[in-house]
Amino acid sequence: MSDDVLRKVPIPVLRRMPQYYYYVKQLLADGETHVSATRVAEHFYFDSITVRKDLALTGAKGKPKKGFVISELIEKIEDLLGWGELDQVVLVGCGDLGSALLGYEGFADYGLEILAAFDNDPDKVGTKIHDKAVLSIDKLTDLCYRMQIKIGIITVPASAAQSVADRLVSGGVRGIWNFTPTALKLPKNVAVQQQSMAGSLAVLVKKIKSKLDEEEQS
Amino acid sequence: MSDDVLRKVPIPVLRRMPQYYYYVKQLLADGETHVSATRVAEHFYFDSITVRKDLALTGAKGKPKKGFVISELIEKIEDLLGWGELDQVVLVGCGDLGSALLGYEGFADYGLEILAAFDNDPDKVGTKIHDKAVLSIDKLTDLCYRMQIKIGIITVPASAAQSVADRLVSGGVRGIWNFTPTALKLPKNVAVQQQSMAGSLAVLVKKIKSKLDEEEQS
DNA sequence: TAGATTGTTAATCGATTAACAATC
DNA sequence: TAGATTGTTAATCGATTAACAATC
Repeated sequence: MSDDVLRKVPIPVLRRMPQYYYYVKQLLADGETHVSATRVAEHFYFDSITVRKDLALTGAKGKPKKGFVISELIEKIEDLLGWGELDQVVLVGCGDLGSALLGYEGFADYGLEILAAFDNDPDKVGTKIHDKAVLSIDKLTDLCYRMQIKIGIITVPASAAQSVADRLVSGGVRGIWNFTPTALKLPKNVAVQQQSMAGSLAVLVKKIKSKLDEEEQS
Repeated sequence: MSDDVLRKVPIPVLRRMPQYYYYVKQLLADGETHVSATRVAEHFYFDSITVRKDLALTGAKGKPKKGFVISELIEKIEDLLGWGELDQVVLVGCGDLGSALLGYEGFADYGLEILAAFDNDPDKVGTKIHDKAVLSIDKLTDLCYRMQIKIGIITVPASAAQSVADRLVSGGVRGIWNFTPTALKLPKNVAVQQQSMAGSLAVLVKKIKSKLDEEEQS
């Protein structure tokens, strides 16, 4: 259908893209029609060349002096990211973090819909959290299979992560968003995204320390 | 004190380091004394050369055939990441995500302590969430200043993020962990870590699509 | 027209991967 | 000793940054 396969998008670009998306959607809501790479760059304190290259990757065409038509840019970003195609997901583990994600409104902005939540706590099963039904974990594999779910979010305790992953895989899931620190053993055809809080924290702490060090020296 | 300043650690390494840390701590708890880079690599399905280089960066010395002494490795990783030095933080915004982070036990493993939480909802102020006191946001700047807090976590709605950041900066905070999609305007000496859920999701969706594409072709 | 901005090619920078000698 | 593993240097790969012509 499209040239998605041919278009090789670097991971750092994928990470920045939703930020652009969120920003230009806001601009559109404010009644603006055009935006330049320069302007986007200034907003995020990014290098303007970086943004120019990133936007070029979407395939949107800009006009010198004017920039990009926002509505076209939004479409192209959605297209590039594949949003609206793999949008129904399940979430397993309705603890604090799971509940938070169930209530996270940002997902709707990004075309993601959590279809159902799962837990093994009988007190939770049958209830609703943020309007999402909580089902027994015994139904996980079957529901994934029947609904053709492609993405599963794991927010259970670390010790249960692998067994949940196995059930998701049995149900035909092709990608797992893993919020636990457990390294999952998965078939080659299943993708995993490791959401490491500690990793982000490590980066932040190091950034701070290097700024503090800079000051000491001067 | 140490050669922290001289040691230039690539960001990808910083992100992997806490994973190693978590794993080798587990091994230690299981009664093991040594671990090789090869073994760590196999556990995470990483390239063994990558792990070898990463571990070398910590400054820990390994012995051929045996590997590294786990207890030494743990110390070196803590040292490299600067954990235990900037460990008291505040969290602003006690919605679902904020509450989840307040209850996240992983932080303790990584030497992070959330000292207090803040919110502007009178119904929440004065209560406790996961044993953390919720204070009025009016006290934010002052408390950061008095307690010499260096890191603030922002989990408020996107529209309030900038004003919260301003208060944190006034209180002397040097790093902000921003869970909102708002691009924050900050002084040059304040570090920011953008925690973009959407960015991670974008990476996962792309990984899945490329795996699906691979199959189609064969 | 003049100037801002795009699109693209080239140069730099940094991280990953490869190769191999040293060593326990 | 033999073989696994470290430590380090070199080669490759990929992303960022720079430069500049094209164009509205």
